[in-house]
Formats: sequence, C-alpha cells, structure tokens
Amino acid sequence: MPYPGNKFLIAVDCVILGFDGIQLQLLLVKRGISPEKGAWSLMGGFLTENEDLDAAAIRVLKSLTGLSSVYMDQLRVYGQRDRDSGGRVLSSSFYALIDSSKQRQNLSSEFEASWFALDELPSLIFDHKKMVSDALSKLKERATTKPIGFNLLPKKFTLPQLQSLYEAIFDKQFDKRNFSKRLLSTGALIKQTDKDKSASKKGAYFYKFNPEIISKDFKFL
Amino acid sequence: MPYPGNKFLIAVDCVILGFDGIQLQLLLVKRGISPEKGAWSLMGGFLTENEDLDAAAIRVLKSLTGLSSVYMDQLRVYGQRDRDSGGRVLSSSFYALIDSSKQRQNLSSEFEASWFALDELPSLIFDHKKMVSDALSKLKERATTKPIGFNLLPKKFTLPQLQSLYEAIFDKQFDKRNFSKRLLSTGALIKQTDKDKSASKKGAYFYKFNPEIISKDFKFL
DNA sequence: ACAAAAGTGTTACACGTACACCCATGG
DNA sequence: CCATGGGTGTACGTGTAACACTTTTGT
Repeated sequence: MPYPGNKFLIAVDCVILGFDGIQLQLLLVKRGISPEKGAWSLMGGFLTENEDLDAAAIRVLKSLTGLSSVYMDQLRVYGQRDRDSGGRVLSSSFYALIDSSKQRQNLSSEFEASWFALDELPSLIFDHKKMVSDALSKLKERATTKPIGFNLLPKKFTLPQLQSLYEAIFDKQFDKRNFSKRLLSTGALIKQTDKDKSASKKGAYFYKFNPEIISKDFKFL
Repeated sequence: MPYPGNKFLIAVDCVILGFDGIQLQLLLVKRGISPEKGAWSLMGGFLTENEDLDAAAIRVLKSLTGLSSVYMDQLRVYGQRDRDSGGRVLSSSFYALIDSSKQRQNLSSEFEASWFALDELPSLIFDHKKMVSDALSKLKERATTKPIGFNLLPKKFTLPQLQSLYEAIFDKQFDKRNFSKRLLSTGALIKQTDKDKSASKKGAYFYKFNPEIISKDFKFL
C-alpha cells in the first residue's frame, strides 16, 4: 500500500571546493542539458530509484573527478517551486573538499569543467550561487571546530601553507606567530623531519595531521 | 521537455521544540497511517505539487498547532533508501521553536499530540530520533549566536527564566552572576519596571528582547 | 522571624593579540 | 653577501570563571 502524494525529481548538486596552495577554488561545469545549456553550473545529477541520497552525491563527484574517498557532507535541500526553470526539481546540495593541486589534471573530459577562484566566479544557473555561499558559510563554521586542512591539503604540508588556507577560508590575515602557537597547541600536527624547499631558501618543515585528532573537536578562533 | 529521471515522495517532518519555563519539550503525534500506525512520530506531511518546501513545513506546523508565525528553519534532508519502511520517501526536516506554555491548549485534536520532556522521549518511528538529535545540535549552535529566547519565551520574561532556558538547551548549570552579566552586556535585553512575583516573594524583574538586536549576531559562550 | 528566590562585585587565571628580531639558504 | 621566506618569545589587555553575601517579601 504505497503512500498517496505527488512525486518529484531530486537533484544533487556538489559544491566542490579546492585549495591550490594560494586560493580557494570552486569546480564548475558547463551545463549539458536545456534549459541554460552551456552555462556554468555546479556539478550535479539526478537521484535514481535504488540509490541513497549520499550515494548519488558520491557518484556525481566521482564521475567528474574520479575521486571516491573525499570529505563530503550534505548542506540542505532547496525546494522553491520555481528554482529550476526547466521544471519542478528539488535539489540537495553537498559540499566536498579536495586538494585541488593534486586533482587538477584528472578531471573527466566528458564535462567541460574548470576551477574558478572564489572572487572570480562566473554567473551560475538557478540558485547555485546561493548554494555556494551557503557552502562557504559552512566551511568557515567547520574550520573553527575541525582540522579542515586534512581534507584540503596534501598529506604533508607546511605551516605557511596551512596558514594560507585559513587565510583563504576566512578571507583575513593572521599573525604567523600566533597562528603557529594556536595550531601547534591543539596537538593536531606532527612535525616531520624533512622540509619543503620549493617556496624558500631556508625551507619550511613539513607537518602531518595527527590522525587521532581528526575526529575530535578542536577550536580555532 | 521535462527532465528524465525517477521521482520521489517528499515528506516534511517538524521537530517542534517548546519550553515551559522548566524544561525543553518536544511535540509528538500518534502516527495516523500505516505502517507504524499509532506509534509516536514527528508531525509530518507530504509536499504537494504546487508548494514551496518551506510552505509545506509551515502548513504542517499550522495544521497541528494553529500557529503561523513561528521561527522555523530547515535542517537537512534524509534520503536513505530504507529510511521509511512504507516505501521510498525522502524527508526534509524542519525545526520550530515555540513558547509551549502559551500553546499547550491549542493543539488540533485531529492528531493525538503530546509534549514530551527531552529526557523522556518514547521511541520514534524511522529515523525521527536522528532528526531530533540533529535538531538539538542545531539549537545549541543557534543559541550561541542568536537571542534564541525570543522564540521560546513569552514576550516578557525574567532573567531566571532565561537562565533556565539556556540551562535546558545546554544541559548545564550556569552561575547566575556571570549569566546576567553576559546577557545584559549584549544589549539584547530591555528591563521592564514590573516584576514577576509568581516564582518568589521578592519578585524578578521582567525583561523584553530588544527588537533591534534580534536579527544581529551576538555571542553566548 | 524565617524561608526562598533575586540581585549584585571582585579577584584570579587563561587566552587572544600585538609586536620585532634572528636564522638558514640559494643565488 | 644579500634577499627571501621561516621560525621563535614576551608583554599586555580582554574576557571568562569562580566565588558569598545582602535584599525583598509572603507566610
């Protein structure tokens, strides 16, 4: 005995954020279907019958980037009647955080995809702009309570790199002495013995995240 | 040219939280349809064809409580394949904050509804328990940045009442001297000249929220 | 007069913030 | 040797947390 009621198409749209060492970037694709065909859009797809919602988001992300074990979380669902000019579609947005420097080349050529700096975004279809700003709010929130760099940086990274990431997220400069004090005092970072000499003559020590602390709460700011 | 793809039933489920001056409470109904007919459930309904998602939540809340201008916000959508044993249904949860002492009597008798203290909840259908705990997390989060009491208390309230509310939300005792200092320093409270003598011989001054600050961010904890 | 709740101030400590110099190295 | 970025310590101020007594008044 099925429930009575109207049924709806469900889209998943992915706000894929990456960090290249300097700035935060967003991965966009050229929309392949009408309406708005050819316009810049979040990577998305439709939920299928026998698929968990999370699984649909993972499938969509993987089809574009090839990546399958990426931090991803649902934001919310957008359900205005008129949000999609092509028909009634509810969209559940997900945000994903990836190390874009590593990923840059592996993008599926099936979609015309491109990374955009956050302050140079093109105009986006439908309510995707709102989805992006909601995702950025969530990123800031999450960065205050979780060691977010784990998702956005390579396995080994330097303190100046980590600081650049936080400065990009919060769009604000930090004092490097206070920054290193705060981060090191969390116990989340493990200093390595080797250095990254690519950015300076002296070289900056590499760090790794302490895996024991990744799931724990911590506090930044 | 409609989009291709599967369509789904969309439920809205409301986590209706109230405060009676002593404890936080949750409003539940006895489910009227199979499966799980007669079990305790969040108040819910199905999204209809020509309705914004928010509007559906407002409709559902109003049909039970008669209330129409209540603080309400979406939490997230729950989309596991097997979450509803009656069929594939995605559910968008909303949470609502109301002054339950005022509302207690106006409940529609169409639904068998009852308030439950948070530490005495019955077992709930499907994933409604998870929806409740997600809502409580959001309430805590929101209470740190917004003058939340505005939604959960009568227009006039006393500092001890407000403190009880915060203690219920955070499940933690606060020092009343520090509490009043913190709250008064936000500028969010306007002292009235009259007192509430119902709870003590001496009487506690009433306060109102400063409406200019309701939309602004503030910080508690 | 006493029980019960309201109201109020000070101190100690932790944390956040501001700030400047030396170090190591490749060129 | 010098330019470039990396690394480190201290002092001050702000905010938070701990703590106890007096006031009011109904009974």
